[in-house]
Amino acid sequence: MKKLMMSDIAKLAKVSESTVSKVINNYDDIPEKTRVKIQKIIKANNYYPSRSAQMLRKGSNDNIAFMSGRIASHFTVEILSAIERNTFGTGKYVHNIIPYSTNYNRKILDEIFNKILYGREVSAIVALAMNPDLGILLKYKEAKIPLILMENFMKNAHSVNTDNRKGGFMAAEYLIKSGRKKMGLICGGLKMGSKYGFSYAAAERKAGFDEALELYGVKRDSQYLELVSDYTIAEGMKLFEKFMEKGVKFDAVFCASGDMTALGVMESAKKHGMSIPGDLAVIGFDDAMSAAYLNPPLTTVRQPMEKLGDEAFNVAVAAIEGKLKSFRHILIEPEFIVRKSA
Amino acid sequence: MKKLMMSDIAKLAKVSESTVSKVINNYDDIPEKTRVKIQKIIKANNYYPSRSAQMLRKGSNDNIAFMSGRIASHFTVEILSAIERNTFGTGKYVHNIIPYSTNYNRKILDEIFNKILYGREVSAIVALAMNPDLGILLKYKEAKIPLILMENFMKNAHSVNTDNRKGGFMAAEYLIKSGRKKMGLICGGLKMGSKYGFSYAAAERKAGFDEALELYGVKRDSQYLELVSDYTIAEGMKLFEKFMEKGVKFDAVFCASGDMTALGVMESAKKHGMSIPGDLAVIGFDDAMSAAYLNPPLTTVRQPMEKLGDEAFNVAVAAIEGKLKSFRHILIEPEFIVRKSA
DNA sequence: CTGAAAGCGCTTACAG
DNA sequence: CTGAAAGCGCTTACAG
Repeated sequence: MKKLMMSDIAKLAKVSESTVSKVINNYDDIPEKTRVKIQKIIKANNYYPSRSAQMLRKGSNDNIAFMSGRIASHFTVEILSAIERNTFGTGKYVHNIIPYSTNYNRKILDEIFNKILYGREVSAIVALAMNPDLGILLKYKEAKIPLILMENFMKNAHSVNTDNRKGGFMAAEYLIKSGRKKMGLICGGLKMGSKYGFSYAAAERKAGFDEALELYGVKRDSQYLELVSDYTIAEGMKLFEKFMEKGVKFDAVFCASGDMTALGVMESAKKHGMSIPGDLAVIGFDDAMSAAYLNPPLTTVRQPMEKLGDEAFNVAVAAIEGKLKSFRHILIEPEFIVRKSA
Repeated sequence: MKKLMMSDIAKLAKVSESTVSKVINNYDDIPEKTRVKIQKIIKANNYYPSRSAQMLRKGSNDNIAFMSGRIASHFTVEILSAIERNTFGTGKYVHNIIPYSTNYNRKILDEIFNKILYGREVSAIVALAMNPDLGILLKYKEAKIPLILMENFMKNAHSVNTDNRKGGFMAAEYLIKSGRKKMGLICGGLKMGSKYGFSYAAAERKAGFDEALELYGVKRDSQYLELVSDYTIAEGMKLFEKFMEKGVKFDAVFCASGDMTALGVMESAKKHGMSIPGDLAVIGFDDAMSAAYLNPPLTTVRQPMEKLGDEAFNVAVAAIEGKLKSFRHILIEPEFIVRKSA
């Protein structure tokens, strides 16, 4: 089976390659009759133009890079599939989504950013919870490759986020209003270059949380904060143990680091004979698929994943099409979901 | 910022483009000194060869297509990340993984298979729970584009599967040995073209399940089977309601359709005042991340996702490299995980 | 409305 | 060991 080429189609249709190309690219100076004839021949022979030839010649492409630390995270998947949903929505799935994962490795992150920037294989890049340095941002700006940050905010790039600060505020306010007095907070890294790295989302959630405590005059224990190095169940268990070791007696823990860590905290607390929410209220973040079915069902701050994905896609496409004059920063309202754990 | 080209590197290094190209492609007739010099210049100038030009000229590429009904499924993600893990493992992340999703639409499936086959943008394709017809398989064989089926088996393609039959057998055997008498079975579609479609995995799991019942002389109720049209919690709830409406009193249900449906069954049963596993034993399939933390923790047949992903990747790479004389069919042992729900 | 020609940025025989 | 030349399969001014 030899691959069919445009020249074959041209021969079959008794026209030039130029004309075939114009049909494929929807030029409007081809008469209906010719167009239909050529389209039929293309269809009948299963001809698909070589994308590499097109890309090379046009100097452009329809690829969107999706970059994250690990493809398998709950969040990643939701976003990926939202982008995908929109790709179907546009009628044709013209946009190839190429997932890149950094394996949480700074060197790989830099390498990928460079590869995409200088390799020019992609016309936009959506980066989840990535902290590129300002130099990279400026280079992307100069190269006119739109960069859409998620779970991060920088002035010189687009961004799409849940209103994390508000989410943190909601959690604290709810705990305060339900009479909790002594609260623990578990969240992602707060400082660039530290062992835990820096998560914009974590910083915002903590800020909102602290803000509420201050507003309502609730004192923070000096030991109230633990940082995760990982967003897993095991990490939640480990950090709760740490609280126990330190001897602090909390009556509530807000896991700004997500539902998985909240689940870990609950499991660990139960092992210590604590009842939830009786002895300890636990609030998560995200509203992961299983959150409603845990024991007890998890009270959490819901991130509207579909909306986040939709917006990321929309911003990417608008930016590719040159419709964005300045950087867009989109903030999506979180939703507080009360279940049984708090 | 103009994109750097090979000719620029050649000029800087005072050699020809041929030589630069040979360095990039690891030809062994370039003396160490020249090679190092050129590599330095490439690095220093952030030069990345145009992949579209390479692909066009070489007539080959490093892309692996990953096709599934929906990117966001638990299974999909595990496989994707396993492939990704392996990509990192190979030292260089040379393989681009391009996810395609069919949206569970037959027309899109055919379109994507054709696009990949005739468009030649991909050097192997991993297809999850897809039922291409024989014609497509033969065309892929002829075109020498390796096709690796997962959750499916066909003689004329490679395949990587959990031993689903054994999984079904294990579940039934466990239920029988723990004294259950009347068992329900929930699984995916068993017939091509039917409302529920055909799932090879479902058929195998059912076969193994039935086999065990027969072996131990346990009678099947005429109403024991329900098919899912969806692998969700809601679907599990719906089907359990159906069992209730039909008035069949089971003391066990095996959800061959996965842990999510099992969760739905448990929730629904609890609403009817049944205790689990007292009144009803429930067994799932997959061992999803949250399975261990449900209420009660779910007894399930674990699919070793990492192994499945690893094998899929290995087969794809071996096939691309022409190392496979015949079609490989890999079967991975499932693992029966006893928790509290059965 | 249609076609001939140039060229996108590489790789690969081939000659030396 | 190195370079000149051809060509991968398209698209796009341009001429007619």
